[in-house]
Amino acid sequence: MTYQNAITALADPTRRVIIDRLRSGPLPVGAIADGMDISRPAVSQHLRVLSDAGLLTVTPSGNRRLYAIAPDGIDELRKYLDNLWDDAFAAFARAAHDQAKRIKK
Amino acid sequence: MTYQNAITALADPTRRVIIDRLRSGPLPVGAIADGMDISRPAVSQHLRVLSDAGLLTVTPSGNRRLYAIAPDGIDELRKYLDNLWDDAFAAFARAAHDQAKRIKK
DNA sequence: ACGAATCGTAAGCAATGACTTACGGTAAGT
DNA sequence: ACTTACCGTAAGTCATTGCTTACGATTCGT
Repeated sequence: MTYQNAITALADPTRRVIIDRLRSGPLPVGAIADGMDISRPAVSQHLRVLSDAGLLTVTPSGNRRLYAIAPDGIDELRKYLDNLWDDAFAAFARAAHDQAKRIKK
Repeated sequence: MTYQNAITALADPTRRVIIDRLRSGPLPVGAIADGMDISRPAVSQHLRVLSDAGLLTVTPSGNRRLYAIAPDGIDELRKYLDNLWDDAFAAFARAAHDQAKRIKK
């Protein structure tokens, strides 16, 4: 149910840049927006989307707000793709097998 | 480089429905569109996007065109997420460790 | 050979979404 | 206290995109 929001959130290139900036650890909004070619409010809006999707956690620290990647949110998406890959590979193997049998005849 | 197109393609709910229909094996366009609440050309356009993203393979079979999920395309996305999850978890563990040390003091 | 079936593409339209500027609210520094 | 720094939200604009209808091309059936 929640992996759908996650994949929608990660579909945006700008949001993937934000995620990349958080790979090494939590950062406040200003540090995330710094060096990016969009305004800080725009970054805030993206952070909101990512948080709602369960991909980020927020911990207010005095004046600032620290955003960090939520491993659980990523994991939801991983499970979906793992499941999809299993089915896809099984279908692929079955199709290959059927075709081999058809050629043999 | 190609996982970006893949995640963009999978972001659309309708395209995920199409993918789901192909989980059990290849299907022609008509069979995919059948029972869906959008027109067949719309399905064709989605199939185009999914194919361009490397998530589907097409094998013309006489009159029809069979679409099937490409496990390799799914795998690209899996690798990206696996990598992301590793980094996220490492950052998470590091942050937790730092905080524990801060409390201990 | 002719009509029906299967499918892709083009053009046009409506809805979604990403961005900007402007503003308000809270915490930190002096 | 007063100013500065940090951040979220609202309103409005513009580009993107998903849909429909219309059309053309290829293949199957008779």
